[in-house]
Amino acid sequence: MGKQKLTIRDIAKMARVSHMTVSRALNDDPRVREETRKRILELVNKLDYRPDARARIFSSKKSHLIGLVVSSISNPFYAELARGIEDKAHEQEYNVIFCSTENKSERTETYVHLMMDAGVDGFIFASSRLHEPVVEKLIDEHFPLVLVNRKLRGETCNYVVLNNVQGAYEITEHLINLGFEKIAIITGTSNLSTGIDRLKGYQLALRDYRMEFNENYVIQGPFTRETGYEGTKQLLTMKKRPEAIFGGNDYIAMGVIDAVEELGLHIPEDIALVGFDDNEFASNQRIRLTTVSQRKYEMGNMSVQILIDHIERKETDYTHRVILEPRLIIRESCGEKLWEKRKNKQPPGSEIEAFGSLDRM
Amino acid sequence: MGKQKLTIRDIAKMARVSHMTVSRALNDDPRVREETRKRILELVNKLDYRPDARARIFSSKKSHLIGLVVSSISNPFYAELARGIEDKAHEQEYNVIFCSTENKSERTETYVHLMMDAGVDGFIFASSRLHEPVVEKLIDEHFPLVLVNRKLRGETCNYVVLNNVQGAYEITEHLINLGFEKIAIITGTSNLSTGIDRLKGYQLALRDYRMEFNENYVIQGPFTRETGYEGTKQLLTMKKRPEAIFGGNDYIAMGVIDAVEELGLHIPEDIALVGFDDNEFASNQRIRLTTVSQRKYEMGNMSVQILIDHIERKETDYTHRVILEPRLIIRESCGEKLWEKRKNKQPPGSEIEAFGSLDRM
DNA sequence: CAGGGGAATGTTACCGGTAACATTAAAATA
DNA sequence: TATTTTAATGTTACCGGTAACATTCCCCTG
Repeated sequence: MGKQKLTIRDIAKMARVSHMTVSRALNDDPRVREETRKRILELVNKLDYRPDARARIFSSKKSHLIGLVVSSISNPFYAELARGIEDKAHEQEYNVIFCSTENKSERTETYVHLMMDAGVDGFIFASSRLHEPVVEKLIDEHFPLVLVNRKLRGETCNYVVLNNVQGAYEITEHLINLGFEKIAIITGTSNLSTGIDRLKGYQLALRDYRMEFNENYVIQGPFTRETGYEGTKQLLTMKKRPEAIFGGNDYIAMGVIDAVEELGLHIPEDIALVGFDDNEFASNQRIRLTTVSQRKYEMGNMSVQILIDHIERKETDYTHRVILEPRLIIRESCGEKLWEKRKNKQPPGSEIEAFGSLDRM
Repeated sequence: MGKQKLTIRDIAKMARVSHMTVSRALNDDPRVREETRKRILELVNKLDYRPDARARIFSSKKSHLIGLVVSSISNPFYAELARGIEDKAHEQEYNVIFCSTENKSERTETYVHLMMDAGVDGFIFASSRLHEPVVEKLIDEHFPLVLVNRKLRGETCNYVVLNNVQGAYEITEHLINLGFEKIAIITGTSNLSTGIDRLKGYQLALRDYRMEFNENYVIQGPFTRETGYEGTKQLLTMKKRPEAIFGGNDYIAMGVIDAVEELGLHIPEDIALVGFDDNEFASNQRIRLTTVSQRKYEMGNMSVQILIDHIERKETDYTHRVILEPRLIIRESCGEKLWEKRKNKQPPGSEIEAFGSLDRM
């Protein structure tokens, strides 16, 4: 059939102008006369001409493509982040290529190359490994990129992270303000900065409020439901049983619920509970969990914005650092309704050392 | 700096050959002498030359880019599907561009255009609307594409779907084989083909096993935890209380658990439960749910394979239809351990009308 | 009315690869 | 040895846009 794809020169011929005039008309160049433009656009519409994207990319040296590298797209954290990235990107006529590395370094390398081949204008990395040669190489070449929720050791780079110390501090403070004195924490392993930072925030809050820090009230393990379950069983068999539990993330908090219910106790009447992350199920459970929002969607938004700025301004340095402040999501798992305004302590002064161990992320 | 990006002609000059020889060497053309190739590749390595992706895409007319359109990336179903798609695509050196439409038609249109501009070689649509003008237009133009888990009314097109009727049939059969006679179903609204099909499978199984169909045992509502919760409360207050509940998806099954526990009953001792989907949390709960796998990851795999075939063979017709058979995931929520081999009925004949209402997907 | 200036449009080159055809040199054959 | 064949490499054009510079034409001004 006559499916011989139309080019800008075909249109030009039919409109009896040069191909440049057509190009200009299509790009809203103010130099073309209104009448000419109209004539051209009519033809373009009638023939349903669409400029060849590949040619355009090639000559303009811009793909409007962003590469997103996450460690696992099935992890709801990254899914939500991806949504934030994608929405913001599309808003500005950028497209997102993505891949998930499943935390394998060689996959990261393959994918980065694939994406370079696809011609991405920049990268967003939200995978979690510390030392990543490919990424470091990109940084050396000043290729536009942004790190989300992580930081490479020693490298200066654009990044967007959540202040985990602050978040843990505030949620602990929330418990303190409700009048709880025996507060336990069950949190993630000590080789993840998130775990470390949340524990740190918890400790700082206790310190600032001059509360006793009881080592037996700290339980660590992987960030899983199991950990919450086992940890809670352990805590609840202590003679000096805690009144409140801070689950290092919402999965752990789920495990806490399991154990508490199994022991025939109730949340929040018998024991208060907070989580961290604000996962979808945190609001969706019978027990509506008080937790800290990781603001994943916004992190996505911001990282894209930074990246696009970087790309379009052709900046050569990485100067954008965003530390998002956490946001408490107060629901009912601490008996907020029961205890409201029971006490409302003020911290006796002291500044928190927020965002302390960032460079271990 | 001398950061003047290297071209193939620069390499050529330094290797004292023509740029075509370099191009050939890089593309494993057997015509270049081994010695020459080595000399060129050494230079390429030393100078870290990478061919300009955009130029290559432009001249070869292939982007190796696949556009994936889902309705919501935060939905774990699509996340898992995306993973399947992505893995398979990368395996064959293809990249995936994605976007989620949040079920808005105008977004679909925008995104499809954006992706066309990015130069995708083909599309995978996993969004759920029935009538989508942009998609229909692509089909008219015989543009390579595959539909996943849906089918456009009246259009012939490549697709990959799960046999929901069969899945529901089998899981109902599972309950029947365990000896349950009063089996209720709580499932999704009747305007979703998945809901319809699962109900149909349930009915067919009852019919084939000559079991009574009790209308009061059918509860419909949105595919949410709420529906499961409310439905169960309703069911369990009936005088002729069901012994088993079939939750139309795992979210509904979660709600069933909530209600059952609230009433002080236990699963599976007092009531058996099955779900559908095999969501992550289905295995992760205290109550390990017996359910039906939607084989999301495999659906992703297959759809990519079909698409790439379509692209590379330059087929002009849509002839690939894949109907995946469901897979039962037997855990313990029906007391499988307790009841094993209690009875093991055989259906008294009759063929199931599998995959009945596909064209309403 | 010559010449300057700006608006509208045209010409040409170029981006960095690949494809098609051309050329050279060495090996095989007559 | 002349001639054909073939392997290895080279030349040129082209893909379909955009950028830079050139040209026309008309109007305005001194």
